[in-house]
Amino acid sequence: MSKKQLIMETALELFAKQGFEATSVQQITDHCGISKGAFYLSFKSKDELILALIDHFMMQITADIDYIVRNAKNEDLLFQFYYSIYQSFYKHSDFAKVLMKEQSHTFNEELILKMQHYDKLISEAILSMIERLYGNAVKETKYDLMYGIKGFMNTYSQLFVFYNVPLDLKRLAESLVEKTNLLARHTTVPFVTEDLVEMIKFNQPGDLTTAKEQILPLIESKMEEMKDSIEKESLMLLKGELLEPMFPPAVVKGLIENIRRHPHCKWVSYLLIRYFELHKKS
Amino acid sequence: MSKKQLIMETALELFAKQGFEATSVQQITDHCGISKGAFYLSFKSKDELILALIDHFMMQITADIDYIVRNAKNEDLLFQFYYSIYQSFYKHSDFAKVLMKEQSHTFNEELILKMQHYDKLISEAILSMIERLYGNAVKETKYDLMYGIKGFMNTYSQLFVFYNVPLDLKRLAESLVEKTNLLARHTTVPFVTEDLVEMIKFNQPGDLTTAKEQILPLIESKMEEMKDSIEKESLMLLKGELLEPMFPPAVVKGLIENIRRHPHCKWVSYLLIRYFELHKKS
DNA sequence: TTGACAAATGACTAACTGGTCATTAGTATA
DNA sequence: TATACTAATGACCAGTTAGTCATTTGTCAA
Repeated sequence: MSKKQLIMETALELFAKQGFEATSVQQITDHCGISKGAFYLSFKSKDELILALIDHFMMQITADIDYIVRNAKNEDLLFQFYYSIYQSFYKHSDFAKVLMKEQSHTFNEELILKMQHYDKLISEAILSMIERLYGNAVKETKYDLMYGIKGFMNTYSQLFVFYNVPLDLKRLAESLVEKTNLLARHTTVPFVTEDLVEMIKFNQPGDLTTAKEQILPLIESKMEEMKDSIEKESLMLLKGELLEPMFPPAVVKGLIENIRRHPHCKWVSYLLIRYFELHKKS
Repeated sequence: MSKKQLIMETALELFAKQGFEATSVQQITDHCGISKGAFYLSFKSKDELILALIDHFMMQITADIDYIVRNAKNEDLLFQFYYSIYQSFYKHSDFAKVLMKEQSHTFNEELILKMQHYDKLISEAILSMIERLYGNAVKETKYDLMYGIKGFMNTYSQLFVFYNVPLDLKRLAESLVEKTNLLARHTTVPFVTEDLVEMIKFNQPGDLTTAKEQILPLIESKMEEMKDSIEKESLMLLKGELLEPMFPPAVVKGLIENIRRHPHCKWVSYLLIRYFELHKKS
């Protein structure tokens, strides 16, 4: 394990227990068994560390959600959605704790922008899921429904982030599927309407465009990290496809599928999916 | 305005903007135009200040909820409930911000206990509301419903705590009434069951008993704060009633009603209601 | 074995924190 | 005016912090 990873894992544990501000760099390095100076060889500052942590996990979670929404069949999409989310939270419960503790803390402008960015991506995924599932029937209530779903995600995750009881995640997902369907099919008094969303959008900065120039360096850095494997070869082929399209969509999809499960490639595959969708031969 | 109040108001603003830990005592006193020493004449420590703030607001909010749950007519109980809550949040939006920012921060054991205490009181109020409204029909799902309601409270308050858009609180309340009714009447797959609640209860310490000895000194201190008025006289009579019961319930209820709206008396009236209900002549 | 380079160290700095207390300013009474 | 009292001040203390950098340690190839 690289020093950077060691620091990130150790820091995450401490942040989850004590919070970001209450954890000193000294404490982190002590737990790692390295010196304070060594920390600053891996990270420029303490802030850079928390930003790296947020990216590391949010990329995975966002990519997971997006993949489910794009690929699950309609009849169990909602279940898969809730189930995979709570699995993520369960797997990365330390990270979830940090997120809840530091929720929107003002200590760093950049961090807030980052979180808003991921929040927006997730909202988009949820919205597209809603539209696919209920179509025109929720035209007036879809934003409300999105808020409801995010509310369920939030509320119920607090349950098992703070209390260490074993939970039946399948049952949880089933329960939320039912609730969501109820709200979707019978709501007649929406509150979060289109224009309210419009007003809120002021606070949102423009999104990152998914550009070739952004993805290429990312692929290259990932390839350096990885040892030779199917994944690495797939990455190389995808890089070629990015520079000069030649494969049919099915091949591209297969290549992406090859790398999708690799924890370090979730984000790359997410970006690639979006990119190739945007640049379909038409 | 007393120095204590000045400090509390100024500090609340700063805490809402920057968070508790990120705001120094020096900053607070600078904004107040007083010296650092003067701060410590009003508060023993910075911690005592945040505890005082939490008490000040949570007492009002808790008492409001409890009053609504006890007194609104069934047909618009749910609406009144949501409406008054969001009015509270709207009125005290700086406080709501602080709460969200510091949510479960580990910096103070006492503070966590305090918050758990208020949370428990609010949960009890919500649960009793649910039972009254839906009765046996929600026997299996009432805890789930409680979580749903708390989830709505949480999610939608984030909406207007973080974005400064004018909101139609009546509409919001109406919308949530509908959602709550939907969940209450059609849920068949509960997740938060009785035994799960039982397991969670480990983390909760025993509650404060509502004893005469607790209420009396509180009444006395409130009476000192107030100038002569109907409210003060009512307080005095209630104090007498506490020591030696003599009035019929209707009179007691009237006296409490007299003081209920006074911001400083919300908590006292809440305690008195509970006390007299527990010690009914029977 | 030597020399050259990179990796790691931890004493140190400058800034800031919550909290204290000898001193001073202000005020009411005699 | 003189006295006695409280209210208020801000320099100061001890402690902690993020971040730096001269120095040491480790690891290669020659």
